[in-house]
Amino acid sequence: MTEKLVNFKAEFFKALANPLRIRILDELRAEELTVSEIRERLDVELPNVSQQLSVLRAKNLVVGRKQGNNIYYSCSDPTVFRLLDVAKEIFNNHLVDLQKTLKEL
Amino acid sequence: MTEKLVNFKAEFFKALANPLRIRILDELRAEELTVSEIRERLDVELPNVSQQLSVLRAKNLVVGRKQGNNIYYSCSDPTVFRLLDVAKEIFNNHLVDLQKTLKEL
DNA sequence: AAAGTAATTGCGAAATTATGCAATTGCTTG
DNA sequence: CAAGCAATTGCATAATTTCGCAATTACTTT
Repeated sequence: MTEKLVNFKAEFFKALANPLRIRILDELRAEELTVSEIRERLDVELPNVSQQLSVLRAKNLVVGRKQGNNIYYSCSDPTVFRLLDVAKEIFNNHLVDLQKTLKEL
Repeated sequence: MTEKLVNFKAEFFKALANPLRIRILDELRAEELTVSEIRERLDVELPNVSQQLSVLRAKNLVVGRKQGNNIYYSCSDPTVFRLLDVAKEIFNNHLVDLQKTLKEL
């Protein structure tokens, strides 16, 4: 694996390595939303949403579509959701491990 | 999605958001390796490898097996490699996008 | 043109992470 | 028990990230 590719991957995961950004992506699973709509749903400051969206935009994880006063954001590649789902699977595996450990006590 | 799950995912991606840690995981795809072996293959300082391994250990991405003077590390959950593969798929999609864009110029 | 709404940008403080080096621990031979 | 190798830990500094607030941009409506 080339150094460039490794760095690219690390940058990519960095974009996902933040609770708010994950929640934003999760809101975009079903539909496209404006920044204000995301703000309402997640109950955080607007600039915060905007800043995190710009991080996701920089990594091509979301795209914005301007319409009138609003910008509608959506996920540019649904494969991203598969990634989040696999992460959930790993989370569940760990829970299973933990349960096993607890039973052994 | 629960807050606990969101934080887990973020922490998890944070563990992957580092070039050296990605390279270490990649080395552990095929076989278990000692810290020194990893050091040799990746040509970095031993404490650096050890520290990154401890990050991966904390997130349950790798496990160590002590044998004599050595500690053999391996990936604790093969699902992790599926995650890396899905990530690669996303990169490839982006590369295709990029190629399209370049062709249009 | 002015007022109003949506979104972004700039900036500073606090928190987190990275990195290199020295010191230490743990185990195993001689 | 001393010497030697493997691995971890501690620590200091530098670099990044986060997040809230104020200011600004962009567009629309009156």
